[in-house]
Amino acid sequence: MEPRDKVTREKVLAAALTLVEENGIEGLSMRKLAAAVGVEAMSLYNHVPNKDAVIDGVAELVIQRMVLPEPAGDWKADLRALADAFRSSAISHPHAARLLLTRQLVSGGSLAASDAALAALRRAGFSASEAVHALRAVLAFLVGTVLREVESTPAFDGSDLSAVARRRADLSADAFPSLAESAPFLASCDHEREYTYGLDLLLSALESRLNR
Amino acid sequence: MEPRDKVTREKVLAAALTLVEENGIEGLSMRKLAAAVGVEAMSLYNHVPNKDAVIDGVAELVIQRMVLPEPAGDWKADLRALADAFRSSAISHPHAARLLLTRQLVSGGSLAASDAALAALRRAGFSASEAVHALRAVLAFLVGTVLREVESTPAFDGSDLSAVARRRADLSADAFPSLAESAPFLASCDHEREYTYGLDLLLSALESRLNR
DNA sequence: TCCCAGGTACTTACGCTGTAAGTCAAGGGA
DNA sequence: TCCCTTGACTTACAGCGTAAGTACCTGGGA
Repeated sequence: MEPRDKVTREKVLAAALTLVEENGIEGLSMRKLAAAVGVEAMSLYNHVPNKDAVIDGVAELVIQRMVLPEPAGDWKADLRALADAFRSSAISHPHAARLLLTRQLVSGGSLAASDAALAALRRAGFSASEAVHALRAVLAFLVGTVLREVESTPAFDGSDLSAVARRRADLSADAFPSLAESAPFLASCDHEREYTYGLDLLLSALESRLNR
Repeated sequence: MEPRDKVTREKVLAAALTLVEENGIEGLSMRKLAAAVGVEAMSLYNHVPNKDAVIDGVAELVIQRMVLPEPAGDWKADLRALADAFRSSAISHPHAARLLLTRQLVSGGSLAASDAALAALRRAGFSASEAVHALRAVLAFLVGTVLREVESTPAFDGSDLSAVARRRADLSADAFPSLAESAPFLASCDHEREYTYGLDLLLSALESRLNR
């Protein structure tokens, strides 16, 4: 009855995910991962071809944990719900989300979400072709915003402050008047709000394109 | 007259950029970089604090090479020109662009571009506050699209083909009808066109928000 | 002229990385 | 019973970033 603690690919990936979330992507090494599953480094290679596969697996794990919302009929609300789901699952694993956003993976996990988004767009009345364009536009925005959001929480070392201070110094030398003018709004960033703003922009543009 | 070949921070960063473009980011090591400059690894530390600073420097180098377009009066055309300039300079250094897009850097190099974009938005009639939101939305989309574009050119190893084939297999099992329906349009991606489509979407939404 | 201070480059070394290669014990099918 | 697969182990190698110490060369003050 001791096969209970047998190493499996799933256990390796789960351990890798927690390791990444605790120590960042840099903190993931095959030796540390092996130690986390209670084994020597080289034993991992019985379950996983190499480190890159581990990283891909971690990224897929995050996607798979995304819970898809039930379609409600209103295509805009449905797209928004899908985007929300994507964003939430990314934000709940900020370090691993970097992987997901940075590498494009042809993972099976994201297929269901893409299908749901395309279904909503088709229901709205877009052609199969334009639905793809719309999906790609929304997805690009989504990746960009979420990336900014997860990157602006860099395990808070105090270096940010000096950087901001330096930026301010550059601004006060008003070679950049428009920048200086907007400085108070640039200084802080409410990610939730920026996300909503941009998504609204895209959805309303899609809607008016539909009525054209 | 032999100070001609003295090592400088600039030469180090320039060599790092070409190294990154030739071999990818993984191919950049302090030893190889030193060899490229004609020096031993540790000598680099006389000009650069550590490897991270080298990477930041490479990213800034790419931004600095971006040529800003002259403002022409039409705010939409101006924003489009700025976006084009950003995209072009990123695409011309695909590997280094990953760095630029992935890390958020408070570099001085991007200040001029941000200022120009904000100026165009202010000229259009946006408030200083909303101009920032608009800029962030466009920038998020820009980062997302360009990231997808530079990542889909992964020094062409043939593994892409098998991945696409696998995706097709998943599709034919029509658990995802909308996906299957759009499969022919998903199979290929004209990056230029997707970029234009999304940017048009955002700009038209901004315009109608302005007239509201 | 001499001398020396400072900066540049070099050498050595440490601990870490991913992984190729070979060994060995346990368990299940013939 | 034997054998053969499977998974874990050990050893080893080449490469990494960089801390620490050393040697040289060059320009300026005495």
